[in-house]
Amino acid sequence: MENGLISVDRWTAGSQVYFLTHLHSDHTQGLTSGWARGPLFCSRLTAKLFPTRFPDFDLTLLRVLDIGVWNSVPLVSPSSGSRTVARVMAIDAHHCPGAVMFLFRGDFGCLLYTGDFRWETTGERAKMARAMLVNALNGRTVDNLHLDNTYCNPSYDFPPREVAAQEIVNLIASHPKHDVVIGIDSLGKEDLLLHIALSLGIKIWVWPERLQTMHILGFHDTFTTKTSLTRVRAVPRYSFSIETLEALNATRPTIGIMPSGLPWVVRPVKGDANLSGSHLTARYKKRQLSGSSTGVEKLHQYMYSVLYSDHSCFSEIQEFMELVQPTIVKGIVCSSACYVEPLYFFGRLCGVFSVDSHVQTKRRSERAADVEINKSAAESGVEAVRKKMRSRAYYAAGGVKVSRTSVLRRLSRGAKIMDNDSAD
DNA sequence: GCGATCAGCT
DNA sequence: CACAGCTGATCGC
Repeated sequence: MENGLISVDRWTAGSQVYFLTHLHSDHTQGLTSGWARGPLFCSRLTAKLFPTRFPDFDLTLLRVLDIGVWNSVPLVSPSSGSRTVARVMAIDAHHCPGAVMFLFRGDFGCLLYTGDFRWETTGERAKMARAMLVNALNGRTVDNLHLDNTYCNPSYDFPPREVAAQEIVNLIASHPKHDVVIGIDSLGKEDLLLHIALSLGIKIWVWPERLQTMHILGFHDTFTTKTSLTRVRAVPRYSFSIETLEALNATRPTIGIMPSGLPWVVRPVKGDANLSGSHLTARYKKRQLSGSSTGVEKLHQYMYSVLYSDHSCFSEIQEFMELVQPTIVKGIVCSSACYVEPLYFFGRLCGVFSVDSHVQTKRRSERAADVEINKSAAESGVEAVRKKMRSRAYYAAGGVKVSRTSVLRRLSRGAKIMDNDSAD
């Protein structure tokens, strides 16, 4: 199969143009400061943040795409030499600063690559992104969808980030004498920290590199690297464990907060005979939907987990699927905890079932794609899917290639298996 | 010695 | 089992 002319979040040779959805490292694997394979399209904010990740990168290779505007990308077919033009629009993915999805139109039809995204139904930004996508689609549907399927399972249900953020504010306010540490990554969760700072009228400590990032993002007063100025500190998540929290409590009363779409549990450290040590492990746990239930869970004497996610929950993915009505869909996350081929749940919304995927066989580094824009290849891809769809075994499996054990595992976790499992 | 890749861990 | 990301070992240059 001919290499795609366009790569999204993929940095191997063979494409004429490259697109980056956002700067999280699992989307930049293979991208280095010395990279020079061709023009790299990204959002304005991602371009601004670029030097923080790739200090010596040749910035003249960057092509900024403004949000919500169609751009033309001229391409030359490597086989025939004929010229063609693809059009592309960047749309706010509401995932982390600079994150966008890319909507492509061309000979190959209409292709949407979501990157990582959060499709909330409330809030101004979410409504704007929705309106922008609806406007760009202009009544048409998406032929080919590459979907952030991180939480593509009905088991995953969490509130909008505004709600989760307020719960975190309440939690901090109910511990007025405590220091607070919050685990974050190198990009993302800024809105949460701003909400905390604004609501409580305080500054928030961050580590020096993170302060630089905050300044690039335009937050000049809220964050500080002076510990004496605040009791709330945002720390790198990897440096943050029950043990560090216990050590901190030897000096000052301190609580820890883990914002995440995955609930956490506390586990003893392997090989620790004394069982004194412990660490955090993400694990799916069925939550009670009682009225008193919130996204806040006390994991430990000092540690709280809060369901705050920069990825869409299941119902949001469902909303999104109903809007774009893709003909073909492929998950970009191939090894999440509960990987399910997206059409396992959404098959009835789509014209064709999913192209074959690598269920639970690929690592997360595979979250990227050559976008196949060769027309005949795209058509033969559709034909291949249709052919596969005609096979009895495929229908019998409900359109999903998963092992029996994996189905049982999902059942044992309480996931709802929809009743079109064997029918239709 | 340096970058790329991977194992291991959180 | 891990949202995303760190550290350290190893390998080829």
